[in-house]
Amino acid sequence: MSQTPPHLSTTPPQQPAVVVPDKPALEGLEGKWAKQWEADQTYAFDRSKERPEVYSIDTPPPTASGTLHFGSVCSYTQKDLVARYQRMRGKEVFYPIGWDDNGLPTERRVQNFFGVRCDPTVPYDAGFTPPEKPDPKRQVPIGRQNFIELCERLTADDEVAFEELFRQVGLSVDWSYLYRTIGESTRTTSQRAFLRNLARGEAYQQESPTLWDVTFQSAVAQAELKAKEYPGHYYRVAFHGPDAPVHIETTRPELIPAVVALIAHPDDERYQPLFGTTVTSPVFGVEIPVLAHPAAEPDKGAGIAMCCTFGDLTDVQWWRELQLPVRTVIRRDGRLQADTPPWLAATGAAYAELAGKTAFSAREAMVELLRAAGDLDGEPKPTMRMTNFYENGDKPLEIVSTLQWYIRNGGRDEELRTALVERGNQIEWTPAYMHHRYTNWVEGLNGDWLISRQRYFGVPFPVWYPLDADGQPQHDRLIAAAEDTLPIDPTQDVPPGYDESQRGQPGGFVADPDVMDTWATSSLTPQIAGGWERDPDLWSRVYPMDLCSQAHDIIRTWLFSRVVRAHFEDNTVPWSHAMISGFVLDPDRKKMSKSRGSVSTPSALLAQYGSDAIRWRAASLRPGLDSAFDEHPLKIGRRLAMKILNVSKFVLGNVGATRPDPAAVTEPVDRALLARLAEVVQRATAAFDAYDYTTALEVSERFFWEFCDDYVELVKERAYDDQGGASTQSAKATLVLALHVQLRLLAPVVPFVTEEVWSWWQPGSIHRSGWPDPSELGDLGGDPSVLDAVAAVLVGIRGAKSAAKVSMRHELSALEITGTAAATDAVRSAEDDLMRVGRLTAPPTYVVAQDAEIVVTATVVPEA
RNA sequence: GGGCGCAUAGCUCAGCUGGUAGAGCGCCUCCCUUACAAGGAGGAUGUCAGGGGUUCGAGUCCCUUUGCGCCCACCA
Repeated sequence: MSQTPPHLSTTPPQQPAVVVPDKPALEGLEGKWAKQWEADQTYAFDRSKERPEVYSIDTPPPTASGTLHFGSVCSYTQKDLVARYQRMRGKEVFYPIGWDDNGLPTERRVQNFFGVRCDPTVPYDAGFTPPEKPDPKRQVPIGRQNFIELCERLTADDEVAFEELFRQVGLSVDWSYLYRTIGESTRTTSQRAFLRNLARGEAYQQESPTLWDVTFQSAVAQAELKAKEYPGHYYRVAFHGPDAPVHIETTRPELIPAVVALIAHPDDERYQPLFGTTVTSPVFGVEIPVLAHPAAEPDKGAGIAMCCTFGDLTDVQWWRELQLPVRTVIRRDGRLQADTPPWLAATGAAYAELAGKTAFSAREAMVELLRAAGDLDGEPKPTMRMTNFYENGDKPLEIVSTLQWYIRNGGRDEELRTALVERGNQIEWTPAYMHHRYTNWVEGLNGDWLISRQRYFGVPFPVWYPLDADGQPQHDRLIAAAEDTLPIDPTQDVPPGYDESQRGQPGGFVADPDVMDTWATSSLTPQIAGGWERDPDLWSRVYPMDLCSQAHDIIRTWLFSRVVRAHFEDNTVPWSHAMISGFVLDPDRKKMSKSRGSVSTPSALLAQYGSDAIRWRAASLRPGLDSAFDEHPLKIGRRLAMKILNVSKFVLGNVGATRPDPAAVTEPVDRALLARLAEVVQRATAAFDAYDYTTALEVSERFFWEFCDDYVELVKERAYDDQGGASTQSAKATLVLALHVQLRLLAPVVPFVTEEVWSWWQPGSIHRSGWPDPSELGDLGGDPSVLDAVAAVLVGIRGAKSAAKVSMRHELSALEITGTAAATDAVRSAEDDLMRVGRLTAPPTYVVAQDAEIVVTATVVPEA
């Protein structure tokens, strides 16, 4: 409110000719303006601006292989509202976007789309073409490089479609900063950040029990877990003690060959006599200890548990804390080992019945073995148990001991955890309560962040391992790539001091075979988009960023992981503000799923209602709150867009050559309108500043409808009047000034229709014009309550005609207005307008009363 | 079990630091007014989930009960 906006400079710009189309329409505006904005580089980031002048936004890179549903469109639109507002406020907005194209979702889509699967042992086939008719049951094994090429090909196609959709929605991103998470610059950033973490000891490699998805044959991270109910049975099984059998209950009898101990609570008197003794396992006859540990729960199952390596995370805890041996029977593909394990060699011949079977089949076989041995006590009892799944997987996770890369995240370190909780406190959250989710998650971490995946389409770890004389990799002597050689692919590139012929040879080297999880890369989106270490000049102008905006489901993943990375790399939070959007749910309030049909296909809705209507809907959804999908509001949004078009046509068609000059506004009711509008500008600005775009829209839109329904109706005749003189000029100036301001108030929400109207009479883009300031409306001392009084009379006149069931053009022979002195004076000041709009044949009469309420009594001229 | 959110008109929701309930939709009635018929005007509609407390006064603050939803934990 301090600076004079450019359009109010002391020498007003010449009014350009006003060109109002005869039949303005919403159809085609998206294509027209998307093209024009691209041609004009309307949203291009001016990188000559310094950090304080810049507003930078970190946007979630959508998974290009995925489906963008209506909720995503709303969420992206909500960021765009803020971007457009800040841009109009005079900030230079840095608003890049990228595609998340690596990772499991892409690989899975490629597998299904082309009917292939990656087998790294298959050599590269330069002339490979995927099968004509993909058969999901018989996926063709192809080499790693062929597989990656197919990933590249499919994501490139998907990304074209995404970009088109985002342009159609009107996201004001600067497309020249587009990045891909598999792109070269991203790989460099990702590998560089990893090497920095490694050098500082924040990244480390460790062999340990890991949650493992047997379908994708990859480790998964805690943040990607989804606990689901899974049907199973309790089996009561007898272990053989020296005197009597010890019964345990298990849902996973197939793990009995992997049992390493029986464990009960130290205070459990039933089992205290057994602590320190041994029992032998049923069927296999392996001798195992009975031990005490407080994590055992006396009232769960039989109160004594069998600890296997590994059935669940409690097993891992016991294994670690009681220093038990590792007896692995489940392989990475989810099947039991083919060979009889050494600890079963003497007495475990029955293992042959289980060898090579899936966990499910092995369970059935094991139950038969137990039954035959008489060690199954009673019949299995059906149960639903909670089991961890990979969030996109459909088989329960196993736990296998593997060598993996981790980044410290406080899961094993109280001090770091506290520091990361504190980072959350440094972020301003919208809505505020989303902060709890962050804190809750960080405080509940139980391990470091597992970033390696045993997959193919991703950023490789930039490290190799020397091979010893036996050809075994020496993981403790890893060779890290030099930063200036990045990006590298260790399976293609050779470490310094070696040549390609030594790959895989004793005394030579071998590549780290894994790729980073996609979150390990997307945790660096501020660095990737902002030019960290690649473009220090850009970096200095945009980082730390202002806004992170995303849905609440990825607070624990994307949001948290970026905080971790920025904490380590830059000792800061990556952005000052986090705006968290809700979900758009199915009409029955269930989470939207692709299988539920196409009720909410964004492109169909965009085509039917227009982008502005969809954006209007998005702008009416408050941050953080979920909403059920409803098509009806889209019609309302469209109606607003139509109204803007029509009222603008009306105003500009008649008064368009009038300058938006407050000095010409002389009539009290006109001044009242501008005073009310100044209040609206103030409130909308305050709301937007607080990231409350719904309130900003609400106050602006409410005023807009009152402007259309009451004010325009009231003054249209005066504005038309060729002989009107100063009062006509006052109406014209008010109309044009109010439109000029209102279009800009609504521009962030409905950018297409406001730009269209702007183009009829103003130079340049409305989206680069200034956000309205109350000072533009002149400080004319207008009294907004005049408007209320006049509107009340207008409603009274209409009500009388409506009650009399006559047309609004029907004449009134008498009108009595009762109200306070101030109210009647206000009405008197607009008497001419009211007489014309109400078709009064005689001036109204006034009754001054104490009651604040205005009462209108109208006499309708009887029908002839 | 831990954390968080929600409960206001038939529906979707707004009600900020307490002052006696609002909007849009839907519904009913009317109007083809020269910006707008995918329009316009007018109208009806609520024990603000239950209970208790603070206060002159509570939808709003405190306690509590109930119901719904989300996040996390729960795998013997």
